[in-house]
Amino acid sequence: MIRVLLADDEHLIRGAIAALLSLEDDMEVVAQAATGAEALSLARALHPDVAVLDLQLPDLDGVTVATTLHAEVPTCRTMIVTSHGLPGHLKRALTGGVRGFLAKTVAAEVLATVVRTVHAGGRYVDPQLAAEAISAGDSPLTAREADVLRLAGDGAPVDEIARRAALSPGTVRNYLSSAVTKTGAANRHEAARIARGRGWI
Amino acid sequence: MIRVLLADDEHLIRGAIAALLSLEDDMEVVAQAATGAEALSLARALHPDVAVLDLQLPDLDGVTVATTLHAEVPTCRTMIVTSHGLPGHLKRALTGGVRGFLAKTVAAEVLATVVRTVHAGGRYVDPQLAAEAISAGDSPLTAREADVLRLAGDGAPVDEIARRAALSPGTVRNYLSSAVTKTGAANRHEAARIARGRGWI
DNA sequence: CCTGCAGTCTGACATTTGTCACGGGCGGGG
DNA sequence: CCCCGCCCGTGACAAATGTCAGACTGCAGG
Repeated sequence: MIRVLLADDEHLIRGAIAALLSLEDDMEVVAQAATGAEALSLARALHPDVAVLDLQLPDLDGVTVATTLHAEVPTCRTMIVTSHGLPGHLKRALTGGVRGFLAKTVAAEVLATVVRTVHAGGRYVDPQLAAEAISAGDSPLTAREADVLRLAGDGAPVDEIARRAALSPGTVRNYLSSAVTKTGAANRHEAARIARGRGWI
Repeated sequence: MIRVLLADDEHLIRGAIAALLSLEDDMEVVAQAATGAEALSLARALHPDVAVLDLQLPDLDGVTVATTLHAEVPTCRTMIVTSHGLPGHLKRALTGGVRGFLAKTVAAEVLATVVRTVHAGGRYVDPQLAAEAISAGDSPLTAREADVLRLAGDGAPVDEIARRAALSPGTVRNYLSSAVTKTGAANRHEAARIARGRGWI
């Protein structure tokens, strides 16, 4: 019997996936979490065999949870399920010890199969996401550029960003300009969109 | 037996919800669609009792599908399920004949209950979404302002917007300025985010 | 009729932004 | 050591953007 922990912030989805997995007779959902913190404490208490984590959770993101889990509860294999395929996260996930990574667009039957594969010590990465990750390549942004671009993401003016990053406005503009060039965008807002789409911020 | 049509672009979620509903012994999922067009043609062919539609579909959005369905297949009750509660869509949905509207954050058990309620001719709107819709109020944007703001949404420069809306750049700036004031934003990008969040564009 | 009002549109002006050139400090490899 | 890349800053210029006053339309009410 494979003991599964499920983490997803959307209650309905979580319940639906639990129902789906419960149809398989070699696995049972032993815990459900709505947040990253909750997932961690449940995993510590119950030592499930496999943790199925949504990429976006209200507090920590799925990859962070997986990395922590990998260190603290090594018997628990982790896998990530996501709506939006973000190549950057895939890479982070794999280096963090995640063994399965798939998009929510895959057929329902695949999920149970992957849970079994992961439980048996195998790995599975959605081929399409893998292809995107490879073609997208690594982030060309430096740490600072990524920081500033992240802050620019919600449309804040330069002064605001400068204050929040504790930088001079001129420096902020330089970083943004550099980020815009590297992403091939026309302005910082588009650059932020592109970088987000690639998982660079 | 309640015959249900399910539309959601994410295959895994669709399958999971189908599994969930199939656990109820008074309902069966007779069709699954990944796009709005597919949902429409399946509904025309099969005349399901209830259509459960995701708000965001690749082609048409869920509300549009529901409105069409309401006109063409009046025996089919419709309900919307959504990840992001957008007050504007709720209003559009209700005037379009949708009888159920709920967020994916609700508990799994609620879904089946609402399907039954809707099938019986009742209505159900997620209380939280309803509250948000009321507090958010109507869109203060004029038709033109909304158009322009929509075009500005993906970070296009003013000239681009002007060409696409067949307006002078000056006029575009004026509309944007007005929209920025009305949304209380600091610039058009933030205004676009706010308006999108409220379902105004 | 004409007054007021809301929506649409435009051009002129001030501010913000993107871009470029430049300089100094810090740390890791060749 | 010396070079290179990253970090942080300045100043100046050009382009994009935000803001304002105002003109024209159609429409509702006195």
